[in-house]
Formats: sequence, structure tokens, C-alpha cells
Amino acid sequence: MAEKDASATAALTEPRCSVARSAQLLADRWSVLIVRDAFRGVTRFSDFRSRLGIPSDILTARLNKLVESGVFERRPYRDDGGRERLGYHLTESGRALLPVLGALVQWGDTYRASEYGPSRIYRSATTGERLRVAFVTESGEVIADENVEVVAGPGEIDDVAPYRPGLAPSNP
Amino acid sequence: MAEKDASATAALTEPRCSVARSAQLLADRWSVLIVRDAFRGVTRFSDFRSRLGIPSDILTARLNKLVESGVFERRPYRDDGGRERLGYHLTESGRALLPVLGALVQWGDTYRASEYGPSRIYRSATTGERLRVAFVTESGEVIADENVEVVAGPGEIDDVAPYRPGLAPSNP
DNA sequence: ACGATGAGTTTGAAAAACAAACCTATCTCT
DNA sequence: AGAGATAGGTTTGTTTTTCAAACTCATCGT
Repeated sequence: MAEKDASATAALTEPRCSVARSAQLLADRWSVLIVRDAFRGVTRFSDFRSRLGIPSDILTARLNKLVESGVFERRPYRDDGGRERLGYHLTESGRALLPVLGALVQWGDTYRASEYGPSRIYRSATTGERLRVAFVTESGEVIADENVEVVAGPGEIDDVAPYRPGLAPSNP
Repeated sequence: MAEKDASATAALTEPRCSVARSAQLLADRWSVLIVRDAFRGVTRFSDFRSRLGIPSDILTARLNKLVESGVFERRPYRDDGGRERLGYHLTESGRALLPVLGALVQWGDTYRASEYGPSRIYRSATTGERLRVAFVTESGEVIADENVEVVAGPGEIDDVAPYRPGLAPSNP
């Protein structure tokens, strides 16, 4: 209850590393699949439930967490001859997860390919061209992964080395 | 042991959806952080352990899983006056996860920003320009998320609608 | 009033994660 | 040769989380 507790909690639950913060929310067996299905147009509790085969208490818990963290918002809807209910819709923040899913799909299709071929294909809505996920500069130039380096930002606490693709990690 | 079992198992453990396959491997509390640290140059069991605060039995299990699935490979090393040991190094497949981490960082920095600023910054190794993750065509044109659509591929089993950014998911 | 339906809760059993102690092979030092 | 030291794990017993199945609750059309 004291401020000390609040900040101690924050230190534990709000790590400085974005990967850790994002992972805290998304890195469990179900959350990613829930978001994936949301991008496929699923909004209803019972649809998530039947498509994923997820226990309903877990679904409740995950949806609550995702709503609290602003990935989903609840929006009322009503079927003909039905009571008003709440559907789960991606917010702007939720829709911004598309590149995460895109990157995941791309990796899965490349390195853990299924015998059936890709199940989802990313295309330009305007030209229909096939898309992939890549690093780009602000001026729109595509940079190959081998030419990407990762360095410490202001939030970095760690004394760890930058990642440089040429210099293989630590012990070559 | 019969073929039937094998394929039934495959159906359960090797879903057609790349998101599901990738998530199966990476979407747990620790795997993402292990891979993140690997990109920061960590290779040793004890370094993963002390940096992450992960129980060692869990770390063993995760590293085994990641080695089995080809994200890491074990490589022997020897410190001065030490016995030979095995380090864990990202394979090509593991290094190909960089865009996944990049996308995750970008989302976290944007929608769940820490008060300290980003902890890791992605730059061009050649020009130093700041990078972001985006969808691009094969000819290198950057496509905004709003102009990305996702359609069923050959592996799709589902009768679900394509994702189109304009047409808000299902219940607008 | 009555049953149907969607969206959850509750309950008790099974699986996974956890912390801490322990083990093991090889090294250095004596 | 024997005594630590150390990295990299296993083992053990407890706590959390997940799971499946049953149950509740509010509201609808009949």
C-alpha cells in the first residue's frame, strides 16, 4: 500500500524491456491465438471458445487481461431475438499487433513449415502483392536482417553487449 | 504407435496455422526472454539463469525444447582453467526471429511505453538510421498496416473471413 | 410460466512452475 | 593423490495454473 510497494511492484510487473512487457501480456498459450482469431473477425466469447477449444474460465481471464491492457474493447451487440451482449473488438493498439503476427507467421512458414502450405497470406489491399515483414528506415528503405544492429536505449539498465549480426553472439 | 496415432498427434501438435505453431514453441513466460537474451549475446546456462531469475529445471526444459526445434544449437566452449562445456547459440532459424522481437519491441514501445524510454533501439548497421518493422512488398515498397489484408492460404481449413483493415472485424 | 441461449462461475482433479537442495564431472591448488 | 571450486544441471516437495465439466444467471421468444 505504501509508495515503496507500488514502485517495487512496478519494477516487477513493468520491466523496462519492451519484449518483457509485451511478453507478459501475450506470451501464454492462449493470448496469441485469441488475438489471431480477433484478426480473423471473431468477436464473441462463444466463438473464441468453440474455435480455440479453450476452457471458458481461462478465456474469461485472458479477455479481461487483454481488455485491461487496451488490446480489446468491449462493444455491445444484439442478435435478432437475443439479449444485448458484449463483443470483444481489437482497439487501435490491438490492431497494431498485426506486424507481430505477421512476423510470427513468416517465421513459422519459413522455419517450421506445415506440409499444407501457409494458412494465411499477407497481401497489399491495393495491389494484391504478397507481403513480408522486414526492418525499414524512416525513409522507407528495406534493411536486411543481417544489417540490423540493436543497441541500448535510454531505458537500458543492463551492461550487455549490442547485438551485431556480423559479430556472432559472444562465443563465435 | 500406429499411423493413425502419429497423424492424430501431428494434428494436435502441428497445427496448420503458423501462428499456432510458432506460439506453441515461443509463447510461454520464458522462451521469448531466453531468445531475447540470446540476441544480447548470452550463451551460457548460468548467464541465462542469473539474468532471468528462471528456475534451473525450467531453463533446462526450455533450452532443450529450443534446441530440438532448431532455434538454438549447442556449441562447446572452454574457459581458461575450466572444463569443456556447452553454450547455447542461435541458429539461422533463431536469428530469423529478429523481426518477431523487433515487432514486439515496437508494439511495446508504442502502446505500453515504459517511463524510461525504449531499452533497445534497432538501427541500420551501415548507416545508423533508426529502424522499424513493417510490411513490405517483394520489390521493397513499404505498405502501411491499414493497407494490409490477410487471406486464406492453401493450409487454411477454416471458413473464416479474410481480415481487411477497412472493414472493421465483424461487428463494426 | 417455460425452455433456450450466451456468457460467464464454481469446483475438484491434473499438470506445470517454483525454490531449494542436491549431484556430477572436471578443473586448480596443494 | 586429495580437497575445494565451479558450471550445469536433477531431484524433491510445495504452490500456481490449467483443465473439463457442471452449474448459475439474465434475458429472450413462445
